[in-house]
Amino acid sequence: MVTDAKADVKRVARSNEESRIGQLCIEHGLKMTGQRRVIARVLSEAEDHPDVEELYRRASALDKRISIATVYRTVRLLEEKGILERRDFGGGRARYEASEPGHQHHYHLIDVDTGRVVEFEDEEHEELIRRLADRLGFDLVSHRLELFGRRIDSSKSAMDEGL
Amino acid sequence: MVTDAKADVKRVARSNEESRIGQLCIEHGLKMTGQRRVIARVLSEAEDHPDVEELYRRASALDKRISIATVYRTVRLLEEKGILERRDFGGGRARYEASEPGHQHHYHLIDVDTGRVVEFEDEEHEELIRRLADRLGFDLVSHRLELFGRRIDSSKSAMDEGL
DNA sequence: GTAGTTGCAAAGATTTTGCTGGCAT
DNA sequence: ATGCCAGCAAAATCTTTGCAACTAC
Repeated sequence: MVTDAKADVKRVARSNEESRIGQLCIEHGLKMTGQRRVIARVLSEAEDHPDVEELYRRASALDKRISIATVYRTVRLLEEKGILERRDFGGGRARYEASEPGHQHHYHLIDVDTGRVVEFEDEEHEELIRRLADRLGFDLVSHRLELFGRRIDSSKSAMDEGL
Repeated sequence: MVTDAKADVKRVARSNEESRIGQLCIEHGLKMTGQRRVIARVLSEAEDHPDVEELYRRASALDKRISIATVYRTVRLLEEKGILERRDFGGGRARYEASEPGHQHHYHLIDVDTGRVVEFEDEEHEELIRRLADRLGFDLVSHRLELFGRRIDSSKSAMDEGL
């Protein structure tokens, strides 16, 4: 359903070239092991916000010899490097998504009826946030905004599960 | 800074009258046991965002015969009733604070160096958020904004504990 | 060759739950 | 009375870690 309309031409191809996140790993001086490469690729191709369990599932599908401990270690490492960001939409487990390049920041709107997550951006908000932090005497390191809302238009029908 | 300027006259007095949250429990038809009353009181008087462990500590100080399981069960119950709100500022454990009456909304700025949480409000942000939701075709049910920052002024010294 | 990585299983940390007795209404 | 509630400890989850073998650079 959420099948990328923006269909980036990120096609990682057979297995020759590094995935986007794999590239970042290299730039950060990380050793590219087989496992790490697979996890980086799964993360690069994820359009959603998978939790560790789900990442493990997707990575395992590509390469059996990956343990969940490695997935935990990897996402933790990538988060420290700023390559990944941890999200918490409630539900106990941490979820991850790739950090945006540059200053591009996106936000989440969660449909309270369906659990579906809509992403959006807003320059004006970025601006306001920076002013707010400044007023409080802080340098903004990062921030997050989550809206919970209900569709105004009631033409919602199928409403399949969220994530 | 955070000391309520609106200083509600919430003085819970000796032990006769119910705490604010205790009152809410009653209105929601919950049985007021000794333990629950103590926990409600601790929550009512909390000016910060204690986690379960901390709530347990504070409640235990007032009444030894409280188990941590009861604290867990109570905050969960109160969250379902909408009396409490669960927060996640990173760091693994859930933290709680009383829901705001009315539409008053406040935000959090987390000092990444100390973990300290500063609360603030901002009319302009409320406005912007509402416009954003509207633009996306949603009725805003609730939202949360968290800033992570680092003190600009380097006169930070004492700042012990976080929480 | 060396330092960083991995798998596995065990340990940790946090939260939930089964059961029996107890208390509020 | 009776049904919700509490304590306790075991279990369930989620995440981290010790250690020996392994691998990228």
